[in-house]
Amino acid sequence: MVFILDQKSRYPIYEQLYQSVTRMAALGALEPEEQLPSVRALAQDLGVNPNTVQKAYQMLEHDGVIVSIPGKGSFLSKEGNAGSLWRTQILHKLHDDISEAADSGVEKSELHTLVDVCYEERGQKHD
Amino acid sequence: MVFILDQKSRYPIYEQLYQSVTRMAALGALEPEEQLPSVRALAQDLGVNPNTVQKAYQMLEHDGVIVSIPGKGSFLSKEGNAGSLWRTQILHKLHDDISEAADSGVEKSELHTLVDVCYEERGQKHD
Amino acid sequence: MVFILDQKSRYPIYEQLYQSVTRMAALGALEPEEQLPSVRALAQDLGVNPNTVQKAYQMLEHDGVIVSIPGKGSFLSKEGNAGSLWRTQILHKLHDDISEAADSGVEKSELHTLVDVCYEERGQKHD
Amino acid sequence: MVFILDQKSRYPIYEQLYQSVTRMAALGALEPEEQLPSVRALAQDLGVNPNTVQKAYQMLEHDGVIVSIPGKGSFLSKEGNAGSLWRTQILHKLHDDISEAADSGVEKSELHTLVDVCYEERGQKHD
DNA sequence: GTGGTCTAGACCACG
DNA sequence: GTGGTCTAGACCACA
Repeated sequence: MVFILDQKSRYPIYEQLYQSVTRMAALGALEPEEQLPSVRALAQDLGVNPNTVQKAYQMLEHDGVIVSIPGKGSFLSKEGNAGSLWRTQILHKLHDDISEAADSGVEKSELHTLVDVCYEERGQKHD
Repeated sequence: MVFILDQKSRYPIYEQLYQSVTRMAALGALEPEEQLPSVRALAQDLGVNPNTVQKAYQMLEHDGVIVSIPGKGSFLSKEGNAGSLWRTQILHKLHDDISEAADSGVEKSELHTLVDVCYEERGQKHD
Repeated sequence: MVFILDQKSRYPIYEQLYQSVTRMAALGALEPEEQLPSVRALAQDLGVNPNTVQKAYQMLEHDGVIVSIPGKGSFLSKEGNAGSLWRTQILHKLHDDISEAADSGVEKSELHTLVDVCYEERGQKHD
Repeated sequence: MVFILDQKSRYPIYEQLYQSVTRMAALGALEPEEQLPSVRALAQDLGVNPNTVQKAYQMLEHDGVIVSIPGKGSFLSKEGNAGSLWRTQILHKLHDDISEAADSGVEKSELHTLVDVCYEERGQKHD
């Protein structure tokens, strides 16, 4: 179970961790009901302050992505809350940005090209 | 000349102001060589500290969007730096978002559809 | 770690500090990845307001000389951005000065001689 | 009699004007005892505030480059104060910058090349 | 009047 | 503890 963090990012680590878990759950990389690493174990694994992991877990539980059971550990919630939430957020953000690009005079064809380019880049990375 | 700020936003005020000016310049709402409000005047107008406006103006000058002349005032740069800068920023943001969508399992065809939908909405607004 | 400032200089303090850090990094007096003093500590050390140090640090980060991580501190960038940046700046300044000398009627041979003289002085210092 | 000013320069206009006069006097473009334009005439000619011209003239008189006679006008001083002063300043500045370049690891040959390049550029401009 | 710099001191998010 | 943002208010050089 690997979470990728960028220490230099302008986004706080706990939020990167939150998104990382949500994303993996959305993609099915994490099974429903699967047990997550303990706060302390994950903190040590990532070389990060336990408080930071704790905060991410609290946010995840608050949003119904995971369930923490005192004395037992943290588990992904059974219902796939993460999946639909994640997709919705991404598509909503894209909608806003595309509209803004349109307002700024970007041609529709440019965006179609951009989409293709992004998917090609992604293909190459996985080679 | 109206700039809209959200004091509660997670983004700093000076950055909102920076983007606001850049955007208006890119859309042609501000004329090249046009004089911007003075630091103090705009600060009072926005209900914000002059230093905050100052920082935004200095960032804009650093990026070649405006020219500030001590004792005279601040003016939009004549060359359309704002336009290209804005385009670059928005396309960069879109690139990141699309890549994230792709990583999250969104199909390429969905994005092409989304682009078309956005441009249709835009068309209707102008009817 | 000593930075020398001239409070009476016509150049702002934050710029003196910026150049001081860049110069020391370029000369190897600061190690890559080395942690710089905290904003507050350096401000107190220099007898200067923290905001002034902050501005210098932000300029350094903007130019890729250092990396500031909220909650952790500021560190010299590992890649030797400082070195090339410093060289660029100093050669640019020399270019301007030489051009001005040329415009003012200084003979080319005089400048070649001046260069030699300077390097000889430097040689003697190290004897 | 043409003085070139850069409104956007970080250097104040009165100083640009001061240097412009000194430089032209040093090059012989202005004759000793030659009469300079009146403060008001020059101000209007340059599109600049009379106070600014006034300040430049005062500095020039203070440094013995010109002599202002109330009711008659301003004249270049007979002895070529400007010439030697100007050369000295330029060469001194160059000496410092070259030494700093040397300290920063710039090779002597690079500077000789730079000198040649600058003089070539100058040649082209006058074609 | 303008922009530019600096100080003193506050609050915040983060680790 | 750290860096980041913001305020209030001062002083300066310049036009």
